[in-house]
Amino acid sequence: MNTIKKDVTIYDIAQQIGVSPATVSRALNNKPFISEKTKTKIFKAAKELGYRHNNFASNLRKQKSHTIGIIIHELKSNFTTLVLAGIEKAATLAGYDLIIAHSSESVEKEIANANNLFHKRVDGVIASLSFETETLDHFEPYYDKNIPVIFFDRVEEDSPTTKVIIDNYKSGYIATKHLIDQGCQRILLIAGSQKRNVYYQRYKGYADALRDHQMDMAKEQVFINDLSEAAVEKAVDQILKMKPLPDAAFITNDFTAAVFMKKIKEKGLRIPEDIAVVGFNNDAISRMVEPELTTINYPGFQVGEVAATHLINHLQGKANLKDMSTIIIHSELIIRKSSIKSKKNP
Amino acid sequence: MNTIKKDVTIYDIAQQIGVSPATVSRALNNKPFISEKTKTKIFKAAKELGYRHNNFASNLRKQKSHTIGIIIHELKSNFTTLVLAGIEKAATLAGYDLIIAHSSESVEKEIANANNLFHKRVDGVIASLSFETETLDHFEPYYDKNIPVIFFDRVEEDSPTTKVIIDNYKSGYIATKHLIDQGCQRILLIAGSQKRNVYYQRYKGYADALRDHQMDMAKEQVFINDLSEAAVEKAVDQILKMKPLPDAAFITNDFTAAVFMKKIKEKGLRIPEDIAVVGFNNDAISRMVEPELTTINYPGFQVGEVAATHLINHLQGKANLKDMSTIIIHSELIIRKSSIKSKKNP
DNA sequence: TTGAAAGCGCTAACAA
DNA sequence: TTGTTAGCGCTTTCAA
Repeated sequence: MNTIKKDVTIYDIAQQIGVSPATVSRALNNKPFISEKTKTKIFKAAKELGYRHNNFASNLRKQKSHTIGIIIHELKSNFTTLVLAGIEKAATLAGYDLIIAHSSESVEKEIANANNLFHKRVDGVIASLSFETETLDHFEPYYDKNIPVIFFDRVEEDSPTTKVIIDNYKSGYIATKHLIDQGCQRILLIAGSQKRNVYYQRYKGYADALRDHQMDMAKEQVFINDLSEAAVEKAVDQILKMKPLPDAAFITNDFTAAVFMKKIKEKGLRIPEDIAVVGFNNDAISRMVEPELTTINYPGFQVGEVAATHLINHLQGKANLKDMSTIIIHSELIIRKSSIKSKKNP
Repeated sequence: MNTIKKDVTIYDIAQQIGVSPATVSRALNNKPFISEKTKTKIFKAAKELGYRHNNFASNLRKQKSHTIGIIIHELKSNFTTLVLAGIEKAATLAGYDLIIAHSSESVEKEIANANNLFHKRVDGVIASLSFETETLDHFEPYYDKNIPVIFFDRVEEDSPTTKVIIDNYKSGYIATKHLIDQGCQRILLIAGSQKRNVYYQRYKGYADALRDHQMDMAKEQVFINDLSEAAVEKAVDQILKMKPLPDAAFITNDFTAAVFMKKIKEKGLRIPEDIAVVGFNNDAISRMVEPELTTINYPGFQVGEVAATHLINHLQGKANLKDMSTIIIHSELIIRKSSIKSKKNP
């Protein structure tokens, strides 16, 4: 239990069965031009001796890390977790390791993470930008060295980068239109920083839906904040003072929507009768609240899987990222009770 | 933008300023016996040339990976996320990388993960066992090579391993006692696999609290299942047929408790009047449900931080894991509205 | 305080 | 189909 054995190398295997280390390496890596017989012998010996492949030596020699770096803004969200699970599935399948770095929504940390992963020599990066990020300068070193970077969710729309996103504009539009179809007249929007494409596009979709239905978009109907619990609380205080009261709210994040619902119910308002609510993401919480929350399904797992698969295909030369600079994942409205005003029009 | 520059090595730096690579290595690693002057020159040159430390070469040479492996049963839980954040904080601080592997509650996958991380040559492991796991045989290779393993949350209690846990027995006891103090007479328990210490200890605490207060623990009051939504649904169906109906439920997981609350409210029962509910974990969802859920605060972040810190201290020779085989993190009851029956006895 | 030299384990170009 | 050999970039022992 306490004798530390020396590690077994391909030299040990080679010696054991009387071939060269090169042959062992080739066999173990399933390279062509090895006789089945030697191969079997090598695998058998490897197993017997308890051989472990040494990634460091291999990586050093091959100048590849076989590692993908992930830069995200927050670990603690349902959506992020799903994306990570999707990335992990694709990466594991292809034998890539992951290094996960998160910025807690701070640019400085995001920059530090980008540098750090660069120094760790990741083969590629999958990233979603922080609330604060304004430029992509910190990804320059990657481009200089031809290390591929794929962005997802929070991206820089106008940049010539590869991105995996949903159609946030359309999602915002259909969410709002759904509320209009329910007969709502005064529809609030609560959204995050307009610097970020996701919130800006959802806002635009909302605004255009209103305009297309000849509805006013009063300034005070739109709340832009950090979507935190405190921010919602503040917004609710303001909303309750509005006359007439709004009759619907489109809140671009399910957790925030859940907080909102809780607060306004505490104030004695009914959902959906007084205020209909639509969220965004289809997080687990959307089915836990009462009434169940109408929301936009944002398939995070698929986003992660697609991003990772494309990155890996690129790394393996099976595809080129430049051939496909924006990938749109399908999103859709899921109608639940929180937004259904009329019986006939579900 | 597309010219790939050759990587800068310590040889380049050495040549640049006319010293040997050994000196450069020593300077960059802050080893003693280097004149301040040379050191400054070396750091300056390193920066100018855009030097990146090569972990692979360094790891290969030092026979250390500077990586910690994490084996968990599920990524998609609030608690796990907190633990990971805690581990990440401690690891980042000490310059360790993480590899995260999850088993989706399957033993086979857990074994595969253990083997995989072993082959990746992690310096140490932090693990929480799957629902199904019955032996620790798959960690044998680690012990054989003196690679430290720390377990948290779901551990093998009788094994001579280092663990970071809370007092699940006490937590189960105080949760149940709280319900008894509220005047509840027929208290249900919904818990997970009794193979796992966490659920078994919570069960024991529950049972002992009942016994200490001269209360019966009828067989049908105890539901052992996988805590899934489907399992709760089934349990609720059975519960509604009970006569008399139970007046309280201790559910050893907040998400499950939230599902339970939703289902019984749909059936027209009131919380806490008809059935008082206590959950476990203090997940974010516990404050989102209505009424807010009384629960046991299980400080996941701290668990992760403590586990990682101890592991790293051990790796760095600052402490020895053998000196401290079980670390108990403080947990406590948080009383909210879901369990308060009487006005005078909050 | 610095340098020379060996070697960590693997892969790949070249030769056989 | 297999072997020989060099070298990836770093750290460390020994010597100066």
